[in-house]
Amino acid sequence: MGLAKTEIFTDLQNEIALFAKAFGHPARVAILEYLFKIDACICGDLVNEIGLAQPTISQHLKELKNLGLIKGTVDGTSVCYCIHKENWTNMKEVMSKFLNQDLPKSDCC
Amino acid sequence: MGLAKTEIFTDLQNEIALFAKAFGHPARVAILEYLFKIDACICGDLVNEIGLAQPTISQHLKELKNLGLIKGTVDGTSVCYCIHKENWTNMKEVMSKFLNQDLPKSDCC
DNA sequence: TAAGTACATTGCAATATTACGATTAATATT
DNA sequence: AATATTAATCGTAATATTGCAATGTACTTA
Repeated sequence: MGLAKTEIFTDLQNEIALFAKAFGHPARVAILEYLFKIDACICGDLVNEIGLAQPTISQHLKELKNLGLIKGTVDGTSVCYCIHKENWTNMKEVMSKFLNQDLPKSDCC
Repeated sequence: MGLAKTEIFTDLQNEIALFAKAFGHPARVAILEYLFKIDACICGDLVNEIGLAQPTISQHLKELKNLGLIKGTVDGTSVCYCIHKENWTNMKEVMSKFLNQDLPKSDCC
């Protein structure tokens, strides 16, 4: 059905899944890494940096923006993008808790 | 096209995306959380625990197993699943590096 | 050996995702 | 105003994902 039955999971489980999905495509990983590397706003550039067509990049940016992980401000004809620090920190908190759960001591399998 | 152009990204970017995709569905998040919570192997049970049909769970388990995040050993008619500790730790390393990149100091946007 | 149990696989329908050409919208420049 | 630039949106094709009924497989027990 291609449609996740979100209603049977907890809010936290759904939240983790949503964040993870944002990282579930290498283009979005690349975009985010570039924003980190540049250590500033990016106005334009991303289409040249990543090797995908402009509408494709725009779509990926939209997803990241909708999730709140980046923000974009208009600057003339171009748009400047950067990491949304506060939201990124919150996301990191959620994901880290999930990733850092205590491994079972027993070596059953 | 529904098909990521993996060839234009680095191995690491693709690896991050693959791991993230595994967590990109709440059912798989729930399965993993349960395996952590139980702190032991799970033989059966998962279909009752998560509210999805048996083939659906089986499919999600397969994906997690293919990625190496869990392992399953046959035990009579049932199969015992548990976290693959070593691989989980490796995955955590990769994901943590991505999540913990230094936030830009400048507040440009 | 027959029936039961537990899980995997197959096949399929519904929906989502990815990618991009074409177009549009908004601002800049001449 | 006319043109250029930049990025968003629309439309569409190709592929992927999710979910489950039906079926298959392997082991257990009566």
